[in-house]
Parts: sequence; C-alpha cells; structure tokens
Amino acid sequence: MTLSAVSMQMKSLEGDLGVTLFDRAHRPPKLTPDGRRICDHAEAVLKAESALLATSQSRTGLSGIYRMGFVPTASVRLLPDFLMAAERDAPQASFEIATDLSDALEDRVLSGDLDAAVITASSDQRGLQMDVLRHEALSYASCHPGNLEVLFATLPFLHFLPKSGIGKLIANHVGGRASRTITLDSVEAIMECVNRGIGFTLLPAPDIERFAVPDVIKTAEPGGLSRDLVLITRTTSQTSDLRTGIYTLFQKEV
Amino acid sequence: MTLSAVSMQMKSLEGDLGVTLFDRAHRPPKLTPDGRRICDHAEAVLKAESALLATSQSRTGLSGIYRMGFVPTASVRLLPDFLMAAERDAPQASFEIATDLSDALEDRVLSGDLDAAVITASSDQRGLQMDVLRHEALSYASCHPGNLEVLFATLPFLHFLPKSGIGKLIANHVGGRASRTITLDSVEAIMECVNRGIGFTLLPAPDIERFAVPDVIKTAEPGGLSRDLVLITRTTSQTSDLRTGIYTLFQKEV
DNA sequence: GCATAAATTCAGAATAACTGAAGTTAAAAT
DNA sequence: ATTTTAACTTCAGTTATTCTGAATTTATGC
Repeated sequence: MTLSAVSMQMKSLEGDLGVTLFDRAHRPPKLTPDGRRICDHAEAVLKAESALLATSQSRTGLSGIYRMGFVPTASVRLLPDFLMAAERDAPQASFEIATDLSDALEDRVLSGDLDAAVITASSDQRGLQMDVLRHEALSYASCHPGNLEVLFATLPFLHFLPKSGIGKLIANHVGGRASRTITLDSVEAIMECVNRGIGFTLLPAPDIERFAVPDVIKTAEPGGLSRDLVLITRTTSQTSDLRTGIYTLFQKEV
Repeated sequence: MTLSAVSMQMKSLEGDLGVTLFDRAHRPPKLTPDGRRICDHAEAVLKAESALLATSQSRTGLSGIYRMGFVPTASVRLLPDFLMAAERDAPQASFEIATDLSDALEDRVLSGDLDAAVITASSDQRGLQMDVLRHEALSYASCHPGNLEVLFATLPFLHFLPKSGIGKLIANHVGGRASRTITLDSVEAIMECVNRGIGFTLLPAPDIERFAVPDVIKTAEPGGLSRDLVLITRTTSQTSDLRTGIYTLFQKEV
C-alpha cells in the first residue's frame, strides 16, 4: 500500500467521523487525544473481527451453533450423554435444545427451524432423513399380578400423551380394551401411580425401569411392539456432514 | 441496496471465509450452524464499531485521551483537584499522567509525547505556550531563630533537586552562601529534616506549609523571589481548544 | 404439478480505492 | 539562519470493487 493511499484514508476517516485524528504538525503525524480514544475503539473492532476470522479458519468436524429438538423421554435419557459426548468430541459445536412432541419436531426440522431432532419414528415423511438411535421394546407395567385381560378389566390404564408419537403407538395397540383410561403427560407421574398400584401402563421398557419400584411386574407386549427413537434431519441439508456428525455423537460411549 | 447486491455480498463473504453461511434450500435462506456462530461474532464487531461512532459523534468540549506531565510538587498539590474538576466538567476526557522534571517535560511537550505539562516557569521557549497557574513565593524555613546570615553560617542548607526547575531558581539565589549543602529529591524528606532542626531550606511557601510543624519559622526571601507553576502546551497544537480547555479545569473550584 | 414470488446470475454502470508524479512541509545538517 | 533531506499531502489517471436492472433459476403455495 502506497503512502499516498494511507494519507488519503487518514483524511477520509477524519472526514467521515468529523474528528481531527492526527496532529500533522509532527512528523510522523501523531494522534490527537480524540485520535487515541478512536484508536482504542478501532483496536477493539479489529480484535472482534479477528475473533470472527479465527472461528471460521480453525474449523474442523462439527462446528457452529446447532439447534436440536428432543421428545421429552429422549431429553431425559439421551440428551445428557449426547451433550457430554459433544463437549468432548465436538468442542467447536454448541447446542440450543428445544423439547417438543414428535409431530411438532418433524415440522420444525422440515421448516429449518431446527437442524435435527430425536423423535419417536412414525411413517416416513418426505424430506426427512431418519437414523435409528435406539430400538426399545414396549412393556406393560403393574404392581398387580394377573394376565393382561384381568388388568384391562380391573385397573385404570395410565395413558401417556395420546397425541405424542409414542402415545399414538400405545393407542393403536391398546385399542378399546381399557375399561378406564387416565391420560397423563409425565412418565414419572405415570410410574409413580403404577408404583402405588393406582393403575397399569404401557411404556418403553427403559422408561419403566427408570422409575419402577421392585414390586412392579413387567409384561412384554404380546405383539413384540416397540418404538424407535430416531434422529431426523433434512435430506436437502446443505452442511453435508451434519447428519453423520450428530449421529456419531449419539453412538459414543461416555 | 438491491436484493442482488445483498446476494452477491452473501456469496462473496462465504468465499472469503471459506464457510457455507446460508442454507439456500430455504426461502428466505436460513443460517447454517456455522453461519449462526459467525453472525454472533459479526454482531460483536458491529457493536464495537457503533461504540466507536458513538464516541466520535457525541463529542463536546474536552474529549479523548490526554497525556499530561507534572513536576513532582505539582503532581501532589495541583493534580488531585485537576482530576476531580475533569471528572466533573470533562467526563469525555481521560488522562495519562507522567511525573518528571521541568526540562524533561518541556522536551516531551515539544516533541508531542505529551499534550500539556505543569512545570516551573523558566525562560520562554520557542514553540511553547505558557499559562500561569500559580504564583508562589519562596520562603526559608527553619526551626532555629536568627537572621539568614546566621542560618547560612551555622546550619546545613537542604537543597531540593538542583537540576529541577525550582532547584535552579534556588541555586541562583543561594549562590555560595551556604556553609554546608545537603541535596535531597523529596520535599517531604527536606521538611522532615527541617522539622527536626537538622538544617534549613528554601522552598515554595505552599510546600513548606504542607509539612511544617508549628515550631518552623518562615522567612520570606528578601528579593521577593517566587516561582510560577505554568501550564505549557505546543503553540502549533492542532486541537485549538486543548490549551484553554485544560487551563479552565485548573481554575475550577472543587 | 403448475403458478407465483423470491433469490441468484450476468453484464454494464457507478463508486471507491489505489498508484505515481508533483508540490508542501517538518526535521536535520551546514 | 538557511539549506538540505526525507516525509507527508495533493492531484490526475488507472484499477478494482460494488451496485443496479434484466434474465434466469429455485423454493413455496395452491
């Protein structure tokens, strides 16, 4: 850069800011008091800019701010391990987590509001890539002995969120067999009721085991019913390794 | 700004950074995870830039970072009040203070290293503007009674920094009259010696009064000797109101 | 699947930035 | 003090960048 170009830029900056920055009575020109203050601020600007450049240059693997969604059961069971694995293996990535129901999360991933989500697998949806994270058997849980017909006939059925992904699976298989149904939106609350003998339920085995007292009897659903927790991402996602990068973090042992 | 211009800037920025910032599968384009992180950094840059603009636009009166010098006696007596006045009446100004001897401060103001300085006035120097801040009588101080001839004959003369501005004034007037001379670089140390009767001295009356115990006898110098504390600034200084602005702060009551 | 609105691309125009020569000005040397 | 020297500024012309408007491609709604 030529000296004359520097001189013109100095003059131009003074004009733009409306402040005399240089005392040209000295050679080389010295900063005025105002110039010193502006210089300090300018250095702060450059520092912020070089921080920007630093993050964009030393970028490897998963990097950036990811927005992810989790269904409630996944946010309790999968999320903590996921975040620990990310902290360790993807230090340049940070996460904004939202909890919602499967349908809503599908919409939000599809619309680009979220980059990825962990939901209960349902029928394939166009534009979404699904990767199975966990395959979980559904079991009945009760404190009272007896086969399923007896339970359905004698105890209230504790039904988890019928509108949720897992809730719809449960509804399909229970059909109209329940003599009485109580709807709840909390796995922990349902299991507390089961533990006290208030009713029985059908839930993923890991969720039952999480809260069940020793008295609780688990009965596998006769039809081999299960649900898949899947990672959904947009198929048209620009960042090619977003899907595999996040999927890998779910497979890590912590 | 046209939409096409925005589009070109977006593409150009992605190329410069080497990062895909936008996911163009959406309309309008959405930020990628990396884009979100870069966006946060970019906002920090803009924030720093608007802070710069703010200081250069709301500028009134004394503003900026001023570098000032004080001779030791002035840094103790004038500086605190000056800084308090500045804090109150020139909130947009901040100060970097250096303490040095008058000659050195003259050079540093002349070379532009300092914007202004408070020194003991000497012969006028080309290129420096002088404004009198304080007119101070010089007095002899001693614990022992008797006229000056007796003091000079019987007690050591405590001589403040002979190389300093005030020191040269003192040297000129004392001449060779002292039977013994002790040189010191601290007014406080000199007055401590005077207080204990170790010797006598010749100093500005305010400096004597600052440390003298009641026993000390002050004798005005017969020739009406005095020193002026003056504010020096460069005559060719670009910032026109620097001199009057600083001078005014010295006149304020706090 | 088609229509519509929106983003991108391209070529030319406008703007901004830069270079080199000439003219000033501050510091150094006589 | 005056002259010399080196450095900064100004000016004119060139180069590079950015912007606009029309044509094209692309996502979304019906």
